[in-house]
Amino acid sequence: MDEVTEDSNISRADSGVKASNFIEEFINQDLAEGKVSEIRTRFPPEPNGYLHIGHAKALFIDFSIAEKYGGKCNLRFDDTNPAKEDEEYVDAIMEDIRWLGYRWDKLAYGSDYFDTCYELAMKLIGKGLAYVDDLSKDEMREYRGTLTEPGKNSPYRDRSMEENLRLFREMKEGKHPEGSKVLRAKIDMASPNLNMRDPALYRIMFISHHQTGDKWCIYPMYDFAHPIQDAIEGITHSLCSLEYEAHRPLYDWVAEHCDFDPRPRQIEFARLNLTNTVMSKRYLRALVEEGQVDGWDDPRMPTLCGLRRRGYTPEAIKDFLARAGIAKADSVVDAGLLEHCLREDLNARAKRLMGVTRPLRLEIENYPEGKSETLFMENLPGSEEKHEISFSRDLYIEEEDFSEVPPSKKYFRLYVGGEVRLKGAYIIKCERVEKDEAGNILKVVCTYDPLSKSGDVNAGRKIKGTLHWVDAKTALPAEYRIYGSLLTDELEGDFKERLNPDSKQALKGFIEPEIKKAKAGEQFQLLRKGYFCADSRDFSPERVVLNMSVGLRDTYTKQVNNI
RNA sequence: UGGGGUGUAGCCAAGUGGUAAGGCAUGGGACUUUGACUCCCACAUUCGUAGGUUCGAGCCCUGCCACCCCAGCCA
Repeated sequence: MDEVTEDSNISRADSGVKASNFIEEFINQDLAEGKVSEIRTRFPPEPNGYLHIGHAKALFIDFSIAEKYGGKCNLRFDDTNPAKEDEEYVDAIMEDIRWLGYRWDKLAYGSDYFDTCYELAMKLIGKGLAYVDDLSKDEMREYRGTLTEPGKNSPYRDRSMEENLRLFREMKEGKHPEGSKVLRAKIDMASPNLNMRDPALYRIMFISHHQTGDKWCIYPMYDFAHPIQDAIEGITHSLCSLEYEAHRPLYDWVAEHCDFDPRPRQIEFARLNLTNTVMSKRYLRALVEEGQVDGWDDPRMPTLCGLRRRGYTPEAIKDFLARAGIAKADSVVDAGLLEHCLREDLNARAKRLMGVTRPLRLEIENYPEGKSETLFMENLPGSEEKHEISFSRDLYIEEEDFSEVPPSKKYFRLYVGGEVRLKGAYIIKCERVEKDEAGNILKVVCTYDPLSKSGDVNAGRKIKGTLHWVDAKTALPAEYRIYGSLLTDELEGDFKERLNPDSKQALKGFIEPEIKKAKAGEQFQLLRKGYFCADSRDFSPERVVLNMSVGLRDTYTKQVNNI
């Protein structure tokens, strides 16, 4: 027993990698036992939809493990079912992978290996390990048995090798109609693992394939094609989600009987689930097809392109994945963790700009009319880099930052008779409000303290509240229109209401008037208190990028429930 | 109720026989030119459960319970 322990210690030293999850432990083991030397993984999406954050987990695992071991990761489009797949998704998938920052080694399509699959199927037939079955779909189901009862052999199970060879060739040649025949592995109809009860290997489909056109009318099943593809590419570790666990015996069976050596090892991990988030491709597709959302990249979608539009950064997503961990227990990760990761990333590098969503007019009556001065604001807290903002007698502040009478003792915002600091500018005191006949507040009239200018030595007076604001002269009046990555094009109505109520700390940052200048002619007006970030990397006058760490999840969930 | 899996805090998750890491969330405090950020502090006498082995068990053994996956010519 001691020897075993010693061996495993040595193995750890050999791999030079400290395992941080069970997958890496398996890999270390394989390395130590000399089963593999160079690690190669693969990310095998089916091109039938856009990648979502759940796929990002697989991507993260496949790529980061390969990288950790100095190996490579391939990208392979798993396109064995032309009925469900489309070229449309191929480019989108590659774009999303690149956006996350991953670079695959070899790019391939499962269909690249159709010839080999066919040959191997013939080989299996030759070994007496596969046969052509004429049973219908329904009959096959009946013959399969149930969870508790064994299945029974198909009457076609014992056809001669010659007949099977001829029939399978005929299938390929299109001599048999769809559904009339199928190639099956001859394993064990009494196996307690239903996947081993003579699983289908090939089916007839007169559908042209987005890669191979009309070359084929028979297509291999996933269970047959996948191990073959992995083996051909020299994949050492085929990482996939838990639902394939029961398929592993079949995966191994195929690899073994097709005489591959070495053979890839399949390791399963739990897929990602997020609270309040629909991760099923089926539902996501429904949302798109039924027009519940604008498209796969609608900011409310958990797709990578949706998250991207919503302002998520690749770094935040990868950090999130790393923190959520890799294990085998079914779990639902709190979406708050994802948001936290975004906030943390953005907080460190997103340029701070100011803007106002619901403008309330504010006049500084002791500030000279017509005067305007240029102030400077840090791009990041404590940053040397600053940008200019204009200040004058007429400003806008956030409607909700003002209350005639303080609603509570702990109210730090502006009220009649109260003082507050305008971020990056002066301390002001509210003298009175002006209202219309109906009693609506039209304007808040204040005085400012010229000695309190931000940054001045004598500005040391402390004031509890600080408000963001925009210069009425340079700000554009407007509707809710936000440009950029978060709510990209345009957000109708009052977007605030659509935010998750739990997201009170979710958004941060500022939008400032100069952006509006850049968009002169457009109606534009923004921002709720400290809640948005403009990501400096993507910042340009033409493209304001607003990052919000929480999307429109509430709305989103309701829509899904309606399906 | 056949097979395959999984159960550690509100949510994830380390832990590999030596006396329960870490993160998110939450509560409290400090700081603050945005009630943010940041920083401190608190947060499992107990690991689904009942027994057993052991000087010692979250880790080993046995039984039980719960949840997930498999009966596509989907992946």
